[in-house]
Amino acid sequence: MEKITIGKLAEMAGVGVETVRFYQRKELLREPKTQSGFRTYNDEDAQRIIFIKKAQDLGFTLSEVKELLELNTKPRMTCGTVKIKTSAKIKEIEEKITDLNRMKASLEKLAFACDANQDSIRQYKVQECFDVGLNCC
Amino acid sequence: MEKITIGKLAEMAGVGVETVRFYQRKELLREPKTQSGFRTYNDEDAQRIIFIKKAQDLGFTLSEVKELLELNTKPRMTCGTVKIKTSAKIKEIEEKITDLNRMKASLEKLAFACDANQDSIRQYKVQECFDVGLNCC
DNA sequence: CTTGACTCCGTACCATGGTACAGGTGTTAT
DNA sequence: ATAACACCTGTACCATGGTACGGAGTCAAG
Repeated sequence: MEKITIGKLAEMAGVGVETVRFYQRKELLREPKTQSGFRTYNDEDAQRIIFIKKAQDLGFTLSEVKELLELNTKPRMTCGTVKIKTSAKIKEIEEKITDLNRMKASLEKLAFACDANQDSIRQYKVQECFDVGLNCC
Repeated sequence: MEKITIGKLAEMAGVGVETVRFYQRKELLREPKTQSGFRTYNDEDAQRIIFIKKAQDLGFTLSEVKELLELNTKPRMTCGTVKIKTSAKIKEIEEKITDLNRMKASLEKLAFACDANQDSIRQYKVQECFDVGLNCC
C-alpha cells in the first residue's frame, strides 16, 4: 500500500510532479526515505496535497496552510497552544463564510434582475440589470 | 463630495498608493479625469477597492475579481450572458462555502479534543489531540 | 512666495507559487 | 539487454500581485 510513485501521486492529487517537489522543499509534504532510487508515497500524501490545494483556493497562503496542517501534527505544541491557534483559524474561516454569503446574496439579486428582463432584451438595456449593485462590502 | 486624493483613498481602503495605481493599470479601478494635476476620487472608489481586497482574500484572483465587477458594470453584455456568468460564480461561491464549513467542523473537533485534555497537559501528550485529524477533504 | 507634503509618470525590483529544463540514474516491457 | 520511460538533483525561468524609487510637477500653510 506504499507503492505510489511521485508521478502517480501527482496525478491522483491533480497537480504536477514539480508541484509535489515544490511542496516538499517548502516542508508542506514529507519526503519519504528512499532505498535505491525512487520514493514511494501513500494515499495520505495525496489527501494532503488535495487539502493544500483546497485551502489555497479558499484564500490561504501556503504558509497559512502549513500552520493549519501543523495544528494537526506538530508534536511540540501543547493543547493550550493548539486550542488558541485553532480558535483563531475558526474565526478567520467564519469571516470568510460571512463574506462569501454576502457576495452570494448580491449575485443572486443580480441573477434575479436579469431573469426579470430575459424576454425583453431588446427593450431594456442590460445596464438596467446592473442597478442592483454588488453591494457586498 | 469628490475631493478625495489618491493618498486619502488608499488610506480609506487600507492599501498603499501604489496599489491603487496598480489596480488602475489593470483596469480594476477607473482613472478619473484630471483638470490640472491631481486626480480626485469618491467613496465608491474606496468601496470598490475594499471589495477587491475581500474577494482576493476569499481566493479570487484579480482577473476573477475583474469579471465579478464587470458583471455589474459592463455595458455590452446581454442579460442572458450576465445570468449565465452570475450563476456560475454563485456555484463557485457555494463550493467555497461548503469547503470552509468542512474545514471549520474539523477544526472544531480538534479544539474540542484539546479542551478535553486541558487540565492534564502533563499526563496526555499533545499528540493525542491530533488523532482527531483534519479530515477536511 | 517659499517650503514641505503630496501627486504624477515611468521603470525597476520583490515575494509567492509554481513550471521547465538539463544531465544523469533507475525500472520495465519487449 | 536494450529501449523507452519515469525518476533524481539542481538551477533557471515565469506569472501574479504588488512595492520602491527617481525626477518632476502641484497644492496649501505660514
